Amino acid sequence: MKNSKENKNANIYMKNIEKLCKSNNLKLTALRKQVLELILSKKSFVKAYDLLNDFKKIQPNAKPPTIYRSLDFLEENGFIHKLQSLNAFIKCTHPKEHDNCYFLICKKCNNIEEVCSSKIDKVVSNTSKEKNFSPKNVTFEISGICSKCMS
Amino acid sequence: MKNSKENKNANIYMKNIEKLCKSNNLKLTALRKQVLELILSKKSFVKAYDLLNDFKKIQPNAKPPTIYRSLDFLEENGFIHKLQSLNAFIKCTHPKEHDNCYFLICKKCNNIEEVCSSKIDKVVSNTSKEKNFSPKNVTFEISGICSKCMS
DNA sequence: TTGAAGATGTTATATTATAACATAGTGTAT
DNA sequence: ATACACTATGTTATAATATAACATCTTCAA
Repeated sequence: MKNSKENKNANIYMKNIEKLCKSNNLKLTALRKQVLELILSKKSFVKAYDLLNDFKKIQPNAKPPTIYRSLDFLEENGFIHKLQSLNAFIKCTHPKEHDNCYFLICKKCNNIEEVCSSKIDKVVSNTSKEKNFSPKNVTFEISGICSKCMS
Repeated sequence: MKNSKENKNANIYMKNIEKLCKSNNLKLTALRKQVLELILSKKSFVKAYDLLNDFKKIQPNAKPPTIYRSLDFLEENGFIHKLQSLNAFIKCTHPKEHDNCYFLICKKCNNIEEVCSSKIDKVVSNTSKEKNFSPKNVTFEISGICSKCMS
């Protein structure tokens, strides 16, 4: 049996997503919602094919595009992030609140901490201005060892 | 015929790498050197399998591990970078000078600008301290449109 | 000189992701 | 209500990226 507190949090999270989809005129279809639910049920990041295997328990004839299309939708709309250095996906902790986040990735326990700071935004925007570069997407991932695993 | 200035630059670059390998007791084998030369001959980033195809012109029975092992060596030792958001590789502009760089990736012309700034290093080390996180590798890639492609 | 470690060769396969086309659902103008 | 455009999903196939595992060859130090 699942931890009920986590379930509750996932429910609150999903309600928020539903609201955001309504107000942004986005179609959170049954499929997309199921995929997001699976992602939310994970403590940490998830790989696309693990997700596919999970999803096959609900829908045995699911295929890679089933998953990748949902991942695309969820990522485009800021509900999940792709961790480029891991080829993995993880929910966004604060969908639609702002753009750039970065991630502290623990190599030992695989815990991911999503960090948001105006300092990164400043580094990005300052450098971009200096270089006359027009930034669209930022990938910022720091891997190492987290405090728990250090002690 | 290749641009002779580029050839000259590649030669200077390679001399430097050879020196660095000697002083760091690293084995720059013929294979690794050939792979690095191929990477240096590119204006921008290169994909592993394109590299493999290039390399097959020299050594027709080359296989993926041939390339990936050399890439591993070159990356571990800071001679090249992996661009995680592109699954591609590019030479380091200043091998062994310092650790963290970031990349401005133009989506239009594929030009990559490697940027180094103490500000990033500070953001990384400050956040890490705050979170008691011990950072090992930093991936920082900004994709967008470069100044040339904007104008 | 031998034997341990590292580098490369080789075969096979794992992992990640997308192209291309078919079908089904949805919304909208008439 | 209907038809048509658009979006989403189903399905087959394959592309693209990367590594495991084991064999062989080099190198270099004891």
